[in-house]
Amino acid sequence: MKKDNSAKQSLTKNQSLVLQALAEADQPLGAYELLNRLQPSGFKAPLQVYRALDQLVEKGLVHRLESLNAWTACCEDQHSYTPVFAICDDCGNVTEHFDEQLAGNIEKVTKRSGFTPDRSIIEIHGQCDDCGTITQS
Amino acid sequence: MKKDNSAKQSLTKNQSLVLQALAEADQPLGAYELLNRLQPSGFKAPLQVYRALDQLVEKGLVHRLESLNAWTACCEDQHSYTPVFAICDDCGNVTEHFDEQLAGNIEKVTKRSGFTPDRSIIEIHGQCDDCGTITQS
DNA sequence: GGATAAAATGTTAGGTTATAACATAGCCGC
DNA sequence: GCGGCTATGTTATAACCTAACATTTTATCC
Ligand SMILES: [Zn+2]
Ligand SMILES: [Zn+2]
Ligand SMILES: [Zn+2]
Ligand SMILES: [Zn+2]
Repeated sequence: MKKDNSAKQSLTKNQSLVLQALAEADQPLGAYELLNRLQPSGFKAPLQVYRALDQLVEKGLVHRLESLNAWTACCEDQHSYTPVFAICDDCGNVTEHFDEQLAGNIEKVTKRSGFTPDRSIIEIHGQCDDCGTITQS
Repeated sequence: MKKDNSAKQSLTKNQSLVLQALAEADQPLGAYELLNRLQPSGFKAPLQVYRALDQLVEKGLVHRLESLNAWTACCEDQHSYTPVFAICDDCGNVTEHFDEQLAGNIEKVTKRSGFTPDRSIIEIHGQCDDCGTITQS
């Protein structure tokens, strides 16, 4: 991840459009949903979306949610720890969290067996605060 | 997860065939790869595989690896903690691990924001012991 | 500025992964 | 046997992703 403070400034047109669409959405979006939303801006083929997404992930500005086949804008400009995503299965809302201890735990678990970690995926499905309160009533 | 000790005994024909194919494989398998391997046993359509997989996951005998779009047989009959998968990007080998502290930390991170966790996905990509040793030479 | 190389984009086609919809067959308690 | 349930079979289609190749834009060096 070669992210720096100027990451957002060096974006190409397509990358900017995709990032903006993700930032404006209140949920993660699939590639084809992005394509739909960006057709007014001139997007015509899935590959345009996928290429921009790949580049944005490379820059650390966007994360892919593996269990949703969807992408979301990163919550901040810089973070050194692996993000933990909390995914509400009721309303679709996703939040990004960090925990220093977690990063250490993950390394510990795998290194017991000689494994060399590269990138980690942590996605927690459940119920967000809003949705949990509603159903408890 | 309504897994019990008799889970394996109450399997239907299709479920048994899919579980056996996964147990015999040395790597996680995709649904269509499973279909290929099970065609001699009479499987003809993807849905037969997907339905058996869903049921096996429900019983806790099979795990889905979200970042691989693949499935693997569970390493043991019972485990209470969320499994951590170490995925070697070189050889494709996947191992299942457990860590009480890690599971607790993940819950803690999300509960700070009022989130109620249901199921967690932890998949770590990297290099296994064998592959790491080779490239270091 | 002009030649060159690298990166980004456009476009078509095709491959992989997963589900919808509907029909059929077996099982079990009544 | 009847009704309800689960599992299965079958066809079609949706959703997600990439290969291949042509073109344009951008960066770099002289
Ligand atoms: Zn982030
Ligand atoms: Zn919610
Ligand atoms: Zn397991
Ligand atoms: Zn390996």
